[in-house]
Amino acid sequence: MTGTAPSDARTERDLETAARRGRMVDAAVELAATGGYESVQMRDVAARAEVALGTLYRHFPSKDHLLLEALTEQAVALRDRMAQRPPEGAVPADRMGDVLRRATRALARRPDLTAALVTALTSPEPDTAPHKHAVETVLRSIITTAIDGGDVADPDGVVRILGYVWLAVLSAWVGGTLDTDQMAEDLTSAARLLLP
Amino acid sequence: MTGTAPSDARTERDLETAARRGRMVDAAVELAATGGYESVQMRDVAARAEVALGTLYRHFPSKDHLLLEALTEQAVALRDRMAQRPPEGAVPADRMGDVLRRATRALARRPDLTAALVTALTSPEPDTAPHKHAVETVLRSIITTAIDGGDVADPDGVVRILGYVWLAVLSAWVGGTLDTDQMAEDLTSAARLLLP
DNA sequence: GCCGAAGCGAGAACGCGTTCTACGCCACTA
DNA sequence: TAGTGGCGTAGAACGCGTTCTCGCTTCGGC
Repeated sequence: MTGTAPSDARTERDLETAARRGRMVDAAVELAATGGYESVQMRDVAARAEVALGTLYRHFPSKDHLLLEALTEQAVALRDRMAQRPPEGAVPADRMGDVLRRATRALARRPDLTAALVTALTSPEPDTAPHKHAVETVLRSIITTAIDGGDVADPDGVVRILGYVWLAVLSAWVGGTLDTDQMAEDLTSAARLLLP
Repeated sequence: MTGTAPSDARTERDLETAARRGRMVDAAVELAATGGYESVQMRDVAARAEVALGTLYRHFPSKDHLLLEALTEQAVALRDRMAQRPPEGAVPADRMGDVLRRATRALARRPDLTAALVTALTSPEPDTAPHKHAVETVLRSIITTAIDGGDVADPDGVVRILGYVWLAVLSAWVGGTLDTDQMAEDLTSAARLLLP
């Protein structure tokens, strides 16, 4: 780096560790995108991010934490895209269908990556609960904006149920008991049943 | 063994291997009941069932297959209990609520066991898909008999959605993001929203 | 009686997530 | 200027799911 005043030395150092951290998440995503969950091997992630294994574990206490960080990024990106171009449709059910169609298309574009991230989401480790909650919150906010503005009775309950269905369908898809079409079908069926 | 006619020698041998198989599942259940998924260690299961590790793997290709067999047994037992004493309530929503209350109580009675079995259910191994499907089928049949007899529009779709919600709520409970009361609340909320 | 197949026991070996050890480098402070 | 604490590297070590090796026994067909 070029000479910097001592006052931002701390900042520069922080930038370096932030860059390292980003490299770790990026490496995990790249590995997940080709081969799914089991291809994300911590030694490989560390090697690809050019950090030591211990450093990887200093930043992320487990493989699932690492993948959940990636998942949170993806969910936030999805929410931003939805905010940029809001779902179309006259009634909440239609807008919800639009959201789910777009989301499903985005997820199906990199199936191995999605499978890896959803796998992490359904991992049983109790100390990932906060991360999971964060992801659910983002998904719910997407649903909420989609059905906002219609006269939905008990919107909060409906949002929770739709969130559950979304998660369950995703994990069934990852588990191989559902294909993309059935997933879309069940999701729109839920939207039609629950929304005007 | 005492002398037996040659004709049932095969039968007797089969009985022995069936007994062994039963011991393995029982051992897994006992271990799961005290400590959950991580307490079900294959070496311990084998030791407790008094079989060799290789024998355990001859009968169950993975730990998750073993636990899914146990889960299927539990689900079938639950269905039988529901058939013995059908759910009470005037309208489908009430009967569904009764079913979910009873089921939740049964599951909460041995939380570590339930957690272990649900963990296996949400495991990503693709070759457990048939077992998962079997479990889902049993759960759906329970739901179906609960809502039968009312005038439910699209009963099939409703059953699928309720099944998804059930699974998602269970796995959230296992993951620690939901306690028993919230689980019951969300389930009855879904039943009220979807059923008359 | 004899053979190959199948089931089982005992235990070593392998793979990968996770933890631990030993050491170096750098910013800070008395 | 010496020391201290945080973060990093390199790599061994540990735990548990899974696989493999090897030898033994039993059974059905020749």
